[in-house]
Amino acid sequence: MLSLQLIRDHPDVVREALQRRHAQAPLDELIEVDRLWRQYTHQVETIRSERNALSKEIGQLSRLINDPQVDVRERRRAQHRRDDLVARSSFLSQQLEGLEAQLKEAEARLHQLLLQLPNIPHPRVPLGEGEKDNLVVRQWGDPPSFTYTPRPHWELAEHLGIIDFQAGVKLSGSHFYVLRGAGARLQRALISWMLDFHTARGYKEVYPPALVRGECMWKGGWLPTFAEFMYRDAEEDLWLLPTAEVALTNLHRDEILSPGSLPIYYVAYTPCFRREKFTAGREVRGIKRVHQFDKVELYKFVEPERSQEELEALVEDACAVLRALGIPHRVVLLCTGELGFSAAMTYDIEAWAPGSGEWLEVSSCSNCTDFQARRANIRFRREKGARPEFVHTLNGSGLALPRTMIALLENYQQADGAVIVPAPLRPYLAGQEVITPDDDRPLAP
RNA sequence: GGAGGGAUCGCACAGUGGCCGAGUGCGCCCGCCUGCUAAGCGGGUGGGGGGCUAAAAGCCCCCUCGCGGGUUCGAAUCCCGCUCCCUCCGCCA
Repeated sequence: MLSLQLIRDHPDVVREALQRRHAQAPLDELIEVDRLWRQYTHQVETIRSERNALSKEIGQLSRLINDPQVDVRERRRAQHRRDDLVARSSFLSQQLEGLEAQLKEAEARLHQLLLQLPNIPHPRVPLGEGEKDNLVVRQWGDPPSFTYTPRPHWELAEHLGIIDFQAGVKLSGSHFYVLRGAGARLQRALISWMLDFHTARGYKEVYPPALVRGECMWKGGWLPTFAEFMYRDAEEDLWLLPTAEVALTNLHRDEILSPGSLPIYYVAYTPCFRREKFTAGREVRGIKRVHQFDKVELYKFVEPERSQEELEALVEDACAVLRALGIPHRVVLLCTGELGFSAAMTYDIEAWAPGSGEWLEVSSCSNCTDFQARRANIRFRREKGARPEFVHTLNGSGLALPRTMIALLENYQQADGAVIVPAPLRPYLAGQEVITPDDDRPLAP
């Protein structure tokens, strides 16, 4: 949510931001509704002010009238005066009724319109419309060369018996999968290792519920826009997380953080659920896009002036995971047209998947500036007694499990179809160095 | 699932229709007093919004007693609905 103050004072800035994003938004209507809202506010408050004064005097007169010590004539005079005031007050209340309804309507409309404006892109975000305008900022690692045509992960997985697509369909339908044996174990190792990895870099581990109230989705910016992409329990109005970002944002919803509590860094492992709309006939093979997946998410609450450097650090933390795993990857700065609604700047991190022959988005790191914080009402004080200010929030995957698994399997595949386990994961797999077919060995104690 | 109790300015509570324009204690801040500290004394102490002003400072006003409706000239207070918390019983990984 943008600051209404900004829209009032600098509508040109907002208009220009919309153009850069190639986004349509009802800015003119918003400005007009805001003007109306302020007009109604003024009218309503003027009347309320008079009514409050009358009420006060009516109260005083009532006490006088009921006081037997007071002279009868004076009490009668007070009675007349009171009747006049009550009549006037009654009239004002009548007038208010209509005005308050108008005010409320304007307010609701204003809020509705405000929710339709996306965040202002950071000046450093390249201008552009689509994927082709994204900027590859840097690349790490050379794609491995193979003496044979590298296999895609679904072939490797089938050969190794670690991903069971049929079982996924049997249990839950298409775009679900079952990990078996070394596959399940490898994912679990990745999760544990990544949590430890980020904790060691200063993030605090959090385990939130996977089901959250509708309010979290509204305040987190997911409703109403993304309702059709999420799963929900209708009976209780509980929503399944599409990403831990929702839960982590809401952790400090409606709070004023005390001086000295920033920055706050969180790392959370959660399942993520997405009701993706898969285009019929354009099959996405393997586990690249699924309805349920695991993700280790990074999240930061920081002071406004630090958010850009915090974004760079966040990207670095996500990249460090891939470096440690030895997976070639590149960092892509999204152009204005590709930016998410809440983001002022976003870097995607893409891992090279030699078998699939494509760069896979394994992480998306965004600086949401004060946009998300304003909507979720997350503020902080610089000093005791200082005015509360909105924090800046940042989020990024660190990393998403299925695509990390894809990249790992495809990069570390051997000619015979076995897959080498990257060194950092071995302690989490009781020292296991290679995954071979039908590998169901029990973990050493 | 059943029964009952509760939600008030950081915390603990008071307040059952107009003297509440929300009070008391604690905490916190400022000052006074004081070898130091503690105590004592005095003052202050939430959030949101609108307006005046070139702007800041400042001033005026409105809203905010869990949330939303209603009754009333007037609601923290009365009525209805909802949410959350607590206690007990039942059930249960």
